[in-house]
Amino acid sequence: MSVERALQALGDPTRRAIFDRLRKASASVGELAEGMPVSRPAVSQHLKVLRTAGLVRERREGVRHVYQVELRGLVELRRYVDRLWGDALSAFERAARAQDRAREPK
Amino acid sequence: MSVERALQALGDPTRRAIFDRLRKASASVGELAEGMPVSRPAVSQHLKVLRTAGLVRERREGVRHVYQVELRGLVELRRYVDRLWGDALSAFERAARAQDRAREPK
DNA sequence: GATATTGGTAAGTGTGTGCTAACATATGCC
DNA sequence: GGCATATGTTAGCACACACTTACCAATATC
Repeated sequence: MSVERALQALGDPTRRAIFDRLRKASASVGELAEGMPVSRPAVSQHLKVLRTAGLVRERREGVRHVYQVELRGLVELRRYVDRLWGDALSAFERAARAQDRAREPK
Repeated sequence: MSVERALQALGDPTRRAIFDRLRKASASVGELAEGMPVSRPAVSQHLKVLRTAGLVRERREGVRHVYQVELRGLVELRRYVDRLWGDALSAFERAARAQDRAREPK
């Protein structure tokens, strides 16, 4: 259910840029905003989306809001993609075997 | 670059439903459309998005267009998420070690 | 307490997008 | 050829959403 949020969150290019920047090092909103092509409020809104997706955490240092990557959302995302991957692989194996059987009927 | 498409494609609930249905078994457009809350053209449009994201393939059986899961998009998606995961883990290890050093200064 | 710094929030706007209905296209069968 | 079946495509519409500007809230510093 939260995978939905994570996928949608990372689907936006700006949000992915913010997230990728946070993967390198945690940063405040202002630090994130400079170097970005969008305004500070826009960054703030994106951070909110990333936060509700469980991809990012906030801690306060005085008046600054420092954001960092959060594992929780990543866990679900990884679990979902791994399941997709495993299922797809086994499905293809089944298909390959079926085709082999078709080629050598007996 | 195509990861962007895959993430955005799977971010939509309807498209995820279609994709999850295709993971169980390949199906034609009409088969996918019944049981879905949206019209057949809508399904067709979603399939186009999934196709350009490399998540789905089409083969024709007479007049029917049968869709099935495609590995290509899944490979990129998995690679991206794995990288996120690995980087996040090592970052947290570094942070933990740094905190340990801070606790025992010498 | 006044002022400055840092961020979140609200209102408004333009573009993207998911949907439907109507039409166009392609294959199969008579 | 003509009709039926199955699907893609187009036009139009409503809504979501990313963005900016203006404003509000909280903490730090004097």
